[in-house]
Amino acid sequence: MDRDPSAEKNCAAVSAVPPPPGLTPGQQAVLTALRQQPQPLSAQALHGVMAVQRSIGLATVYRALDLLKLLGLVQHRVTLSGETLYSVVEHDHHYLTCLQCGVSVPVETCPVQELVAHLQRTNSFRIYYHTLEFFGVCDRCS
Amino acid sequence: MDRDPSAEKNCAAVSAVPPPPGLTPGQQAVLTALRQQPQPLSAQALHGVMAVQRSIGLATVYRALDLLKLLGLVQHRVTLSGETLYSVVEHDHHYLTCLQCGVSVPVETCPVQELVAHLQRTNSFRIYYHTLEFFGVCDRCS
DNA sequence: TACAATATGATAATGATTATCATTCCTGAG
DNA sequence: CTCAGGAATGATAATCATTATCATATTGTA
Ligand SMILES: [Zn+2]
Ligand SMILES: [Zn+2]
Ligand SMILES: [Zn+2]
Ligand SMILES: [Zn+2]
Repeated sequence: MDRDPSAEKNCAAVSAVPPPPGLTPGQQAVLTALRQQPQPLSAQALHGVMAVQRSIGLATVYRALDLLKLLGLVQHRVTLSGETLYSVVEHDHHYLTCLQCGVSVPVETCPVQELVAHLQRTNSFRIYYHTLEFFGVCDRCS
Repeated sequence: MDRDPSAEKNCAAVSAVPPPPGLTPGQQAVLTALRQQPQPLSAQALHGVMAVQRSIGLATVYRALDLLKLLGLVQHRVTLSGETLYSVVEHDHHYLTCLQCGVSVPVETCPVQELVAHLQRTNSFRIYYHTLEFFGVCDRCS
């Protein structure tokens, strides 16, 4: 996919929320499929659910997810078992995870929005998303 | 065969801030080595720095780090490249990471302490540590 | 001392992710 | 319209941090 060099920075990459830029059909399909998932899921799991309706290579799914991250459309988090889970950036949920049994429970609140705005200014970073995870030992495991 | 009394079981004497339980010499060595590191580092890197003074197996380092996490003495975070970095829980630093070049800059503030206290009560979880990471694209990469 | 339980270390196995590379698709010039 | 260059794709091999194995060493206890 080659884009007009002069217009390179005008696409949706600038803001995290707006409509998708010039994505290929495969990349578009990955984004669409991810939007339909209620929970974050791994690249392989996503590849699994996509394969039902549309043939797509696993490597392409990985590559599309990487690109979508760079565009600020997709976020990731890593489980205790080392799997990377993906979700759309609109999904701002955080988790409390047991180090022993691995169970994860969602956390409702997110106290970092202000901090994001502050960092945005002081660091000349374009911030797309954040992860906030709590680790400990659950009731049953302690 | 009597052993040196000063080399008693449980090296509990070395402790300072948190009351360490009965750790084996190997586990204690891992904790001590980790405390001397100014930055979070991988299990393999820690194994490397430890090997200089004390022979220890890589598997033992991994196992000790896992145990120390369960004891609430050590925390972890995962880099973009998939490496797991370890540090003592007292090290409550967070990072802003570029999705393109991978550069990480530290963030000073941490706005989650109150939330931790609240979650502690409402979830019957014993919370040991948390990770807070921001992802985006740095100045030079955008 | 003898026994059971746990820790250790060397190494093989695992598995998610990446790299490779040949093929296909797209686009813009001529 | 046709062609060439560049990007995207897919199948597969390679990578590499982490785990599992398993034999040995250590520890605690009676
Ligand atoms: Zn648990
Ligand atoms: Zn949040
Ligand atoms: Zn960068
Ligand atoms: Zn913090």
